[in-house]
Amino acid sequence: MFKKVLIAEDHEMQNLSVQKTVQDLNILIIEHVHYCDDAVEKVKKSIRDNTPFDLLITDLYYDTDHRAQKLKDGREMASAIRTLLPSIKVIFFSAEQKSGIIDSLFKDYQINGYVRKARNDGKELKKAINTVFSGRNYLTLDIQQDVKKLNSYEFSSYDITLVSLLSKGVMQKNIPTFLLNNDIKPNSISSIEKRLNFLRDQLQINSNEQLVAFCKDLGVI
Amino acid sequence: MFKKVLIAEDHEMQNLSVQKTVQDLNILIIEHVHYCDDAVEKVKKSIRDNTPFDLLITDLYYDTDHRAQKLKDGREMASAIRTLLPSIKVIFFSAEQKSGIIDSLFKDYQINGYVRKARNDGKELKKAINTVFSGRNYLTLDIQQDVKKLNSYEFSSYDITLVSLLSKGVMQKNIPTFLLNNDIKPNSISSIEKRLNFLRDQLQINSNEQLVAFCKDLGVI
DNA sequence: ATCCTGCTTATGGATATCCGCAATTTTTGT
DNA sequence: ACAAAAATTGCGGATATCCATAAGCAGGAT
Repeated sequence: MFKKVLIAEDHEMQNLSVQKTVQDLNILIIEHVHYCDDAVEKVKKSIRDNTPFDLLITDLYYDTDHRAQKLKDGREMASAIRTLLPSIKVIFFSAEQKSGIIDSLFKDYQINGYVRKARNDGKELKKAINTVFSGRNYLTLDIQQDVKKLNSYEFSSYDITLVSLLSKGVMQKNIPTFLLNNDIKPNSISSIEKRLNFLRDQLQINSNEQLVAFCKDLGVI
Repeated sequence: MFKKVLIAEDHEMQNLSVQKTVQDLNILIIEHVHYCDDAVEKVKKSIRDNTPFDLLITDLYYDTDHRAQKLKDGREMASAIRTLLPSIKVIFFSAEQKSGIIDSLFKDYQINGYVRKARNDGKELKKAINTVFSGRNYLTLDIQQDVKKLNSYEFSSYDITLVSLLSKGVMQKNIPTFLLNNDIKPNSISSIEKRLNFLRDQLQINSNEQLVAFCKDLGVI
Protein backbone atom coordinates (compact mmCIF):
# COMPACT_ATOMS: atom_id res chain seq x y z
CA MET A 1 0.00 0.00 0.00
CA PHE A 2 1.01 3.64 -0.35
CA LYS A 3 3.43 4.77 2.34
CA LYS A 4 3.18 8.56 2.30
CA VAL A 5 0.10 10.48 1.19
CA LEU A 6 -0.53 14.18 0.73
CA ILE A 7 -4.08 15.48 1.04
CA ALA A 8 -4.87 18.86 -0.47
CA GLU A 9 -8.35 20.21 0.16
CA ASP A 10 -9.33 23.73 1.10
CA HIS A 11 -12.46 22.95 3.07
CA GLU A 12 -11.52 22.20 6.65
CA MET A 13 -14.15 19.54 7.26
CA GLN A 14 -13.80 17.80 3.93
CA ASN A 15 -10.06 17.69 4.51
CA LEU A 16 -10.64 16.07 7.88
CA SER A 17 -12.86 13.34 6.47
CA VAL A 18 -10.35 12.52 3.74
CA GLN A 19 -7.71 12.14 6.44
CA LYS A 20 -9.95 9.76 8.40
CA THR A 21 -10.75 7.75 5.32
CA VAL A 22 -7.11 7.37 4.35
CA GLN A 23 -6.23 6.40 7.93
CA ASP A 24 -8.66 3.50 7.66
CA LEU A 25 -6.37 2.01 5.00
CA ASN A 26 -3.48 1.80 7.49
CA ILE A 27 -1.44 4.41 5.70
CA LEU A 28 1.01 5.75 8.25
CA ILE A 29 2.27 9.03 6.93
CA ILE A 30 -0.49 11.43 6.03
CA GLU A 31 0.07 15.12 5.57
CA HIS A 32 -2.53 17.67 4.64
CA VAL A 33 -2.72 21.22 3.33
CA HIS A 34 -5.43 23.75 2.59
CA TYR A 35 -3.74 25.70 -0.19
CA CYS A 36 -2.34 24.70 -3.58
CA ASP A 37 0.97 26.44 -3.07
CA ASP A 38 1.48 24.66 0.25
CA ALA A 39 1.06 21.31 -1.47
CA VAL A 40 3.93 22.06 -3.84
CA GLU A 41 6.12 23.16 -0.92
CA LYS A 42 5.40 19.94 0.96
CA VAL A 43 6.36 17.92 -2.09
CA LYS A 44 9.56 19.87 -2.60
CA LYS A 45 10.52 19.29 1.01
CA SER A 46 9.72 15.58 0.76
CA ILE A 47 12.08 15.33 -2.20
CA ARG A 48 14.83 17.23 -0.37
CA ASP A 49 14.44 14.89 2.60
CA ASN A 50 14.53 11.91 0.30
CA THR A 51 11.13 10.68 1.49
CA PRO A 52 8.92 11.60 -1.43
CA PHE A 53 5.15 11.26 -1.37
CA ASP A 54 3.74 8.42 -3.42
CA LEU A 55 0.13 9.61 -3.56
CA LEU A 56 -1.60 12.98 -3.86
CA ILE A 57 -5.31 13.35 -3.19
CA THR A 58 -6.58 16.76 -4.18
CA ASP A 59 -9.70 18.78 -4.74
CA LEU A 60 -10.28 20.34 -8.16
CA TYR A 61 -11.44 23.85 -7.28
CA TYR A 62 -10.09 26.05 -4.51
CA ASP A 63 -11.83 29.08 -3.05
CA THR A 64 -9.86 32.28 -3.18
CA ASP A 65 -9.27 34.23 -0.01
CA HIS A 66 -6.89 36.83 1.42
CA ARG A 67 -3.86 34.58 0.90
CA ALA A 68 -2.61 35.15 -2.63
CA GLN A 69 -1.78 31.90 -4.44
CA LYS A 70 0.38 31.25 -7.46
CA LEU A 71 -1.59 28.14 -8.36
CA LYS A 72 -5.29 28.62 -8.70
CA ASP A 73 -6.71 25.09 -8.85
CA GLY A 74 -5.99 21.40 -8.50
CA ARG A 75 -5.05 21.03 -12.15
CA GLU A 76 -2.24 23.54 -11.98
CA MET A 77 -1.10 22.11 -8.66
CA ALA A 78 -1.05 18.51 -9.85
CA SER A 79 0.74 19.60 -12.99
CA ALA A 80 3.46 21.39 -11.02
CA ILE A 81 3.86 18.45 -8.65
CA ARG A 82 4.11 15.95 -11.46
CA THR A 83 6.95 17.96 -12.93
CA LEU A 84 8.81 17.80 -9.62
CA LEU A 85 7.96 14.19 -8.86
CA PRO A 86 6.90 12.20 -11.93
CA SER A 87 6.42 8.97 -9.99
CA ILE A 88 3.63 10.31 -7.75
CA LYS A 89 0.11 9.01 -8.26
CA VAL A 90 -2.71 11.56 -8.33
CA ILE A 91 -6.35 11.10 -7.34
CA PHE A 92 -8.83 13.95 -7.70
CA PHE A 93 -11.68 14.20 -5.24
CA SER A 94 -14.25 16.77 -6.29
CA ALA A 95 -17.96 17.48 -6.68
CA GLU A 96 -17.48 18.26 -10.37
CA GLN A 97 -19.49 15.96 -12.58
CA LYS A 98 -19.17 17.50 -16.03
CA SER A 99 -17.70 14.74 -18.13
CA GLY A 100 -15.82 17.13 -20.42
CA ILE A 101 -13.82 18.47 -17.51
CA ILE A 102 -13.18 15.07 -15.93
CA ASP A 103 -12.18 13.57 -19.24
CA SER A 104 -9.65 16.34 -19.71
CA LEU A 105 -8.10 15.54 -16.33
CA PHE A 106 -7.21 12.06 -17.48
CA LYS A 107 -6.25 13.05 -21.01
CA ASP A 108 -4.48 16.37 -20.51
CA TYR A 109 -3.20 15.96 -16.94
CA GLN A 110 -2.62 12.20 -16.78
CA ILE A 111 -4.28 11.82 -13.41
CA ASN A 112 -4.74 8.32 -12.05
CA GLY A 113 -8.13 8.52 -10.41
CA TYR A 114 -11.26 10.59 -10.07
CA VAL A 115 -13.79 10.25 -7.25
CA ARG A 116 -16.90 12.38 -7.21
CA LYS A 117 -18.12 13.74 -3.89
CA ALA A 118 -21.39 11.90 -3.57
CA ARG A 119 -23.39 9.54 -1.44
CA ASN A 120 -20.83 6.74 -1.23
CA ASP A 121 -17.71 8.82 -1.67
CA GLY A 122 -15.97 7.17 1.28
CA LYS A 123 -16.16 3.69 -0.16
CA GLU A 124 -15.40 5.09 -3.60
CA LEU A 125 -12.28 6.83 -2.39
CA LYS A 126 -10.96 3.68 -0.73
CA LYS A 127 -11.63 1.71 -3.87
CA ALA A 128 -9.88 4.36 -5.92
CA ILE A 129 -6.80 4.29 -3.72
CA ASN A 130 -6.58 0.50 -3.95
CA THR A 131 -7.12 0.50 -7.68
CA VAL A 132 -4.53 3.19 -8.32
CA PHE A 133 -2.05 1.42 -6.06
CA SER A 134 -2.44 -1.68 -8.18
CA GLY A 135 -1.42 0.35 -11.20
CA ARG A 136 -4.78 0.98 -12.85
CA ASN A 137 -6.80 4.17 -13.26
CA TYR A 138 -10.02 4.72 -11.37
CA LEU A 139 -13.13 6.64 -12.40
CA THR A 140 -16.34 6.90 -10.39
CA LEU A 141 -18.88 4.59 -11.94
CA ASP A 142 -21.73 7.03 -12.46
CA ILE A 143 -19.61 9.25 -14.66
CA GLN A 144 -18.11 6.59 -16.88
CA GLN A 145 -21.15 6.54 -19.16
CA ASP A 146 -21.09 10.30 -19.59
CA VAL A 147 -17.44 10.23 -20.56
CA LYS A 148 -18.19 7.57 -23.14
CA LYS A 149 -20.95 9.74 -24.55
CA LEU A 150 -18.51 12.62 -24.74
CA ASN A 151 -15.89 10.54 -26.45
CA SER A 152 -18.36 9.68 -29.15
CA TYR A 153 -17.45 13.01 -30.66
CA GLU A 154 -14.22 14.94 -30.33
CA PHE A 155 -14.93 18.66 -30.15
CA SER A 156 -12.38 20.74 -32.03
CA SER A 157 -11.47 24.17 -30.76
CA TYR A 158 -13.35 25.49 -33.78
CA ASP A 159 -16.52 23.71 -32.66
CA ILE A 160 -16.11 25.06 -29.18
CA THR A 161 -15.62 28.58 -30.49
CA LEU A 162 -18.85 28.39 -32.47
CA VAL A 163 -20.99 26.96 -29.68
CA SER A 164 -19.39 29.30 -27.21
CA LEU A 165 -20.29 32.33 -29.32
CA LEU A 166 -23.87 31.12 -29.64
CA SER A 167 -24.03 30.68 -25.87
CA LYS A 168 -22.95 34.28 -25.47
CA GLY A 169 -25.81 35.54 -27.60
CA VAL A 170 -23.92 36.20 -30.83
CA MET A 171 -26.17 35.63 -33.83
CA GLN A 172 -25.00 33.21 -36.46
CA LYS A 173 -24.85 35.90 -39.11
CA ASN A 174 -22.50 37.92 -36.92
CA ILE A 175 -20.09 35.10 -36.21
CA PRO A 176 -18.05 35.63 -39.43
CA THR A 177 -17.03 39.08 -38.22
CA PHE A 178 -15.73 37.64 -34.98
CA LEU A 179 -13.85 34.85 -36.73
CA LEU A 180 -12.22 37.30 -39.12
CA ASN A 181 -11.09 39.51 -36.24
CA ASN A 182 -9.41 36.51 -34.67
CA ASP A 183 -7.93 35.05 -37.85
CA ILE A 184 -9.91 31.85 -37.58
CA LYS A 185 -9.93 30.06 -40.86
CA PRO A 186 -13.32 29.00 -42.25
CA ASN A 187 -15.31 32.15 -41.57
CA SER A 188 -18.12 32.37 -44.06
CA ILE A 189 -21.72 32.09 -42.92
CA SER A 190 -21.97 29.09 -45.13
CA SER A 191 -19.14 27.25 -43.41
CA ILE A 192 -20.55 28.06 -40.01
CA GLU A 193 -23.96 26.79 -41.02
CA LYS A 194 -22.45 23.66 -42.41
CA ARG A 195 -20.37 22.99 -39.32
CA LEU A 196 -23.26 23.50 -36.92
CA ASN A 197 -25.39 21.29 -39.09
CA PHE A 198 -22.70 18.65 -38.97
CA LEU A 199 -22.45 18.89 -35.17
CA ARG A 200 -26.18 18.53 -34.71
CA ASP A 201 -26.18 15.59 -37.07
CA GLN A 202 -23.31 13.79 -35.34
CA LEU A 203 -24.76 14.26 -31.88
CA GLN A 204 -28.33 13.60 -32.98
CA ILE A 205 -29.37 17.00 -31.75
CA ASN A 206 -32.24 19.07 -33.12
CA SER A 207 -31.44 22.68 -32.45
CA ASN A 208 -28.73 25.10 -31.47
CA GLU A 209 -30.41 25.54 -28.12
CA GLN A 210 -30.05 21.83 -27.42
CA LEU A 211 -26.46 21.96 -28.64
CA VAL A 212 -25.64 24.68 -26.15
CA ALA A 213 -27.32 22.74 -23.35
CA PHE A 214 -25.42 19.60 -24.32
CA CYS A 215 -22.06 21.35 -24.28
CA LYS A 216 -22.86 23.04 -20.97
CA ASP A 217 -23.68 19.67 -19.43
CA LEU A 218 -20.44 18.19 -20.70
CA GLY A 219 -18.43 21.18 -19.59
CA VAL A 220 -16.82 21.84 -22.94
CA ILE A 221 -18.05 25.43 -22.78
CA MET B 1 -25.05 22.61 25.43
CA PHE B 2 -27.30 20.58 23.13
CA LYS B 3 -27.90 17.06 24.37
CA LYS B 4 -29.10 15.17 21.31
CA VAL B 5 -28.20 16.10 17.74
CA LEU B 6 -29.35 14.72 14.41
CA ILE B 7 -27.04 15.02 11.43
CA ALA B 8 -28.56 14.67 7.97
CA GLU B 9 -26.14 14.71 5.04
CA ASP B 10 -26.15 12.46 2.02
CA HIS B 11 -22.43 12.47 1.29
CA GLU B 12 -20.74 9.78 3.33
CA MET B 13 -17.52 11.66 4.00
CA GLN B 14 -19.09 15.02 4.68
CA ASN B 15 -21.45 13.30 7.12
CA LEU B 16 -18.48 11.79 8.87
CA SER B 17 -16.71 15.10 9.31
CA VAL B 18 -19.83 16.74 10.71
CA GLN B 19 -20.03 13.94 13.26
CA LYS B 20 -16.41 14.47 14.26
CA THR B 21 -16.90 18.21 14.56
CA VAL B 22 -19.97 17.87 16.73
CA GLN B 23 -18.19 15.30 18.90
CA ASP B 24 -15.54 17.93 19.65
CA LEU B 25 -18.23 19.94 21.44
CA ASN B 26 -18.79 17.13 23.93
CA ILE B 27 -22.27 16.40 22.69
CA LEU B 28 -23.02 12.86 23.75
CA ILE B 29 -25.90 11.69 21.64
CA ILE B 30 -25.29 12.07 17.92
CA GLU B 31 -27.30 10.26 15.31
CA HIS B 32 -26.83 10.55 11.57
CA VAL B 33 -28.76 9.74 8.40
CA HIS B 34 -28.12 9.93 4.67
CA TYR B 35 -31.68 10.41 3.44
CA CYS B 36 -34.32 13.06 4.15
CA ASP B 37 -37.05 10.57 4.90
CA ASP B 38 -34.85 8.78 7.42
CA ALA B 39 -34.33 12.03 9.30
CA VAL B 40 -38.07 12.44 9.79
CA GLU B 41 -38.37 8.86 11.00
CA LYS B 42 -35.58 9.38 13.53
CA VAL B 43 -37.33 12.46 14.84
CA LYS B 44 -40.68 10.66 15.09
CA LYS B 45 -39.05 7.87 17.04
CA SER B 46 -37.29 10.31 19.35
CA ILE B 47 -40.64 11.89 20.14
CA ARG B 48 -42.27 8.51 20.79
CA ASP B 49 -39.41 7.60 23.13
CA ASN B 50 -39.77 10.94 24.87
CA THR B 51 -36.14 11.85 24.14
CA PRO B 52 -36.57 14.41 21.36
CA PHE B 53 -33.65 15.87 19.44
CA ASP B 54 -32.80 19.45 20.26
CA LEU B 55 -30.67 20.20 17.18
CA LEU B 56 -30.81 19.27 13.51
CA ILE B 57 -27.85 19.87 11.23
CA THR B 58 -28.74 19.27 7.60
CA ASP B 59 -27.53 19.73 4.07
CA LEU B 60 -29.67 21.73 1.66
CA TYR B 61 -29.56 19.59 -1.49
CA TYR B 62 -29.72 15.82 -1.68
CA ASP B 63 -28.70 13.68 -4.62
CA THR B 64 -31.37 11.38 -5.93
CA ASP B 65 -30.63 7.70 -6.31
CA HIS B 66 -32.45 4.39 -6.53
CA ARG B 67 -34.15 4.90 -3.15
CA ALA B 68 -37.35 6.86 -3.76
CA GLN B 69 -37.83 9.69 -1.26
CA LYS B 70 -40.93 11.62 -0.27
CA LEU B 71 -38.88 14.64 0.73
CA LYS B 72 -36.55 15.95 -1.90
CA ASP B 73 -34.33 18.45 -0.06
CA GLY B 74 -33.35 19.90 3.28
CA ARG B 75 -36.03 22.56 3.14
CA GLU B 76 -38.88 20.10 2.92
CA MET B 77 -37.27 17.91 5.55
CA ALA B 78 -36.69 20.74 8.03
CA SER B 79 -40.23 21.92 7.44
CA ALA B 80 -41.69 18.50 8.16
CA ILE B 81 -39.54 18.10 11.26
CA ARG B 82 -40.47 21.53 12.63
CA THR B 83 -44.13 20.56 12.35
CA LEU B 84 -43.48 17.43 14.43
CA LEU B 85 -41.13 19.07 16.89
CA PRO B 86 -41.43 22.86 16.99
CA SER B 87 -38.78 23.27 19.70
CA ILE B 88 -35.93 21.82 17.62
CA LYS B 89 -33.20 24.15 16.41
CA VAL B 90 -32.10 23.84 12.80
CA ILE B 91 -28.72 24.63 11.27
CA PHE B 92 -28.16 24.28 7.52
CA PHE B 93 -24.73 23.26 6.26
CA SER B 94 -24.40 23.61 2.52
CA ALA B 95 -22.21 24.86 -0.30
CA GLU B 96 -24.98 27.10 -1.60
CA GLN B 97 -23.99 30.75 -1.60
CA LYS B 98 -26.80 32.49 -3.49
CA SER B 99 -28.01 35.03 -0.99
CA GLY B 100 -31.59 34.87 -2.26
CA ILE B 101 -31.84 31.21 -1.41
CA ILE B 102 -30.19 31.58 1.98
CA ASP B 103 -32.36 34.55 2.89
CA SER B 104 -35.40 32.49 2.07
CA LEU B 105 -34.26 29.77 4.48
CA PHE B 106 -34.34 32.20 7.39
CA LYS B 107 -37.47 34.02 6.23
CA ASP B 108 -39.65 31.23 4.88
CA TYR B 109 -38.35 28.29 6.90
CA GLN B 110 -37.34 29.97 10.15
CA ILE B 111 -34.02 28.15 10.35
CA ASN B 112 -31.62 29.14 13.12
CA GLY B 113 -28.28 28.96 11.41
CA TYR B 114 -26.56 28.73 8.04
CA VAL B 115 -22.95 27.63 7.57
CA ARG B 116 -21.44 27.57 4.12
CA LYS B 117 -19.11 24.74 3.22
CA ALA B 118 -15.86 26.65 2.82
CA ARG B 119 -12.32 26.93 4.02
CA ASN B 120 -13.07 27.36 7.72
CA ASP B 121 -16.33 25.48 7.84
CA GLY B 122 -15.28 23.46 10.89
CA LYS B 123 -14.72 26.49 13.07
CA GLU B 124 -17.78 28.12 11.55
CA LEU B 125 -19.98 25.18 12.36
CA LYS B 126 -18.84 25.09 15.97
CA LYS B 127 -19.47 28.82 16.29
CA ALA B 128 -22.90 28.35 14.74
CA ILE B 129 -23.82 25.59 17.18
CA ASN B 130 -22.75 27.70 20.14
CA THR B 131 -24.54 30.77 18.87
CA VAL B 132 -27.76 28.92 18.15
CA PHE B 133 -27.61 27.24 21.54
CA SER B 134 -27.46 30.65 23.15
CA GLY B 135 -30.70 31.54 21.41
CA ARG B 136 -29.43 33.66 18.53
CA ASN B 137 -29.35 33.02 14.79
CA TYR B 138 -26.10 32.42 12.94
CA LEU B 139 -25.16 33.30 9.38
CA THR B 140 -21.77 32.75 7.79
CA LEU B 141 -20.12 36.11 7.24
CA ASP B 142 -18.55 35.47 3.90
CA ILE B 143 -21.80 35.15 1.96
CA GLN B 144 -20.99 37.20 -1.05
CA GLN B 145 -23.39 40.01 -1.79
CA ASP B 146 -22.34 40.47 -5.37
CA VAL B 147 -25.30 38.52 -6.68
CA LYS B 148 -25.82 39.94 -10.11
CA LYS B 149 -29.06 41.69 -10.81
CA LEU B 150 -29.59 39.05 -13.44
CA ASN B 151 -29.62 36.35 -10.81
CA SER B 152 -32.37 38.14 -8.99
CA TYR B 153 -34.95 37.31 -11.62
CA GLU B 154 -37.37 34.78 -10.25
CA PHE B 155 -38.02 32.08 -12.83
CA SER B 156 -41.59 30.80 -12.83
CA SER B 157 -42.23 27.14 -13.48
CA TYR B 158 -43.64 28.24 -16.83
CA ASP B 159 -40.38 29.93 -17.75
CA ILE B 160 -38.44 26.87 -16.75
CA THR B 161 -40.70 24.65 -18.82
CA LEU B 162 -40.13 26.76 -21.90
CA VAL B 163 -36.37 26.99 -21.58
CA SER B 164 -36.18 23.36 -20.66
CA LEU B 165 -38.05 22.33 -23.80
CA LEU B 166 -35.75 24.46 -25.91
CA SER B 167 -32.74 22.84 -24.26
CA LYS B 168 -34.14 19.46 -25.22
CA GLY B 169 -34.31 20.37 -28.88
CA VAL B 170 -38.04 21.08 -29.15
CA MET B 171 -38.72 23.75 -31.76
CA GLN B 172 -40.70 26.77 -30.67
CA LYS B 173 -43.51 26.01 -33.08
CA ASN B 174 -43.92 22.56 -31.50
CA ILE B 175 -44.06 23.77 -27.92
CA PRO B 176 -47.84 24.51 -28.02
CA THR B 177 -48.56 20.82 -28.61
CA PHE B 178 -46.55 19.89 -25.55
CA LEU B 179 -48.19 22.52 -23.38
CA LEU B 180 -51.66 21.43 -24.46
CA ASN B 181 -50.86 17.81 -23.62
CA ASN B 182 -49.87 18.89 -20.14
CA ASP B 183 -52.71 21.37 -19.56
CA ILE B 184 -50.37 24.30 -19.21
CA LYS B 185 -52.21 27.55 -19.57
CA PRO B 186 -50.87 30.01 -22.12
CA ASN B 187 -50.08 27.71 -24.99
CA SER B 188 -50.25 29.64 -28.22
CA ILE B 189 -47.15 30.23 -30.28
CA SER B 190 -47.75 33.89 -29.78
CA SER B 191 -47.70 33.63 -26.00
CA ILE B 192 -44.57 31.56 -26.08
CA GLU B 193 -42.85 34.04 -28.33
CA LYS B 194 -43.93 36.87 -26.11
CA ARG B 195 -42.74 35.16 -22.94
CA LEU B 196 -39.34 34.26 -24.37
CA ASN B 197 -39.01 37.79 -25.66
CA PHE B 198 -39.84 39.07 -22.18
CA LEU B 199 -37.26 36.79 -20.59
CA ARG B 200 -34.54 37.87 -22.99
CA ASP B 201 -35.45 41.48 -22.37
CA GLN B 202 -35.43 41.16 -18.57
CA LEU B 203 -32.12 39.35 -18.50
CA GLN B 204 -30.54 41.48 -21.23
CA ILE B 205 -29.96 38.40 -23.32
CA ASN B 206 -29.81 38.27 -27.10
CA SER B 207 -30.83 34.80 -28.17
CA ASN B 208 -32.45 31.58 -27.05
CA GLU B 209 -29.05 29.92 -27.15
CA GLN B 210 -27.73 32.40 -24.62
CA LEU B 211 -30.85 31.96 -22.54
CA VAL B 212 -30.29 28.21 -22.36
CA ALA B 213 -26.65 28.73 -21.41
CA PHE B 214 -27.66 31.22 -18.74
CA CYS B 215 -30.19 28.88 -17.17
CA LYS B 216 -27.72 26.01 -17.26
CA ASP B 217 -25.21 28.15 -15.40
CA LEU B 218 -27.78 29.08 -12.78
CA GLY B 219 -28.86 25.50 -12.43
CA VAL B 220 -32.53 26.25 -13.01
CA ILE B 221 -32.64 23.66 -15.79
C1' DA C 1 -0.30 21.93 -67.17
C1' DT C 2 -4.40 19.21 -66.24
C1' DC C 3 -7.28 16.66 -63.61
C1' DC C 4 -8.91 15.18 -59.28
C1' DT C 5 -10.19 15.84 -54.62
C1' DG C 6 -11.53 18.10 -50.68
C1' DC C 7 -12.49 22.30 -48.47
C1' DT C 8 -14.48 26.88 -48.53
C1' DT C 9 -17.69 30.23 -50.15
C1' DA C 10 -21.84 31.96 -52.63
C1' DT C 11 -26.71 31.72 -53.77
C1' DG C 12 -31.59 31.14 -53.33
C1' DG C 13 -35.78 29.02 -51.89
C1' DA C 14 -38.07 26.89 -47.86
C1' DT C 15 -38.80 27.17 -43.16
C1' DA C 16 -38.64 29.21 -38.52
C1' DT C 17 -38.34 32.98 -35.59
C1' DC C 18 -39.04 37.76 -34.29
C1' DC C 19 -41.99 41.53 -33.30
C1' DG C 20 -45.63 44.85 -33.51
C1' DC C 21 -50.56 45.35 -33.91
C1' DA C 22 -55.20 44.10 -33.50
C1' DA C 23 -58.86 40.94 -32.20
C1' DT C 24 -60.50 37.96 -28.73
C1' DT C 25 -60.92 35.88 -24.33
C1' DT C 26 -60.34 35.90 -19.42
C1' DT C 27 -59.92 38.21 -15.16
C1' DT C 28 -60.87 41.96 -12.02
C1' DG C 29 -63.35 45.55 -9.59
C1' DT C 30 -67.58 47.57 -8.42
C1' DA D 1 -73.96 41.63 -14.15
C1' DC D 2 -71.22 44.87 -16.51
C1' DA D 3 -67.44 47.54 -17.90
C1' DA D 4 -62.55 48.13 -17.56
C1' DA D 5 -58.17 46.00 -17.48
C1' DA D 6 -55.21 42.41 -18.41
C1' DA D 7 -53.91 38.39 -20.54
C1' DT D 8 -54.05 35.47 -24.53
C1' DT D 9 -54.31 34.57 -29.25
C1' DG D 10 -54.09 35.40 -34.32
C1' DC D 11 -51.98 37.62 -38.06
C1' DG D 12 -48.51 39.43 -41.29
C1' DG D 13 -44.31 41.34 -42.75
C1' DA D 14 -39.35 41.57 -41.62
C1' DT D 15 -35.49 39.00 -40.40
C1' DA D 16 -32.76 34.88 -39.44
C1' DT D 17 -31.82 30.23 -40.03
C1' DC D 18 -31.82 25.95 -42.55
C1' DC D 19 -30.50 23.24 -46.35
C1' DA D 20 -29.40 21.74 -50.93
C1' DT D 21 -26.78 22.94 -54.84
C1' DA D 22 -23.33 25.09 -57.38
C1' DA D 23 -19.27 27.76 -57.96
C1' DG D 24 -14.48 28.98 -56.45
C1' DC D 25 -10.00 27.66 -54.85
C1' DA D 26 -5.92 25.27 -53.05
C1' DG D 27 -2.90 21.22 -52.91
C1' DG D 28 -1.44 16.67 -54.72
C1' DA D 29 -0.81 13.17 -58.27
C1' DT D 30 -0.01 11.91 -62.97
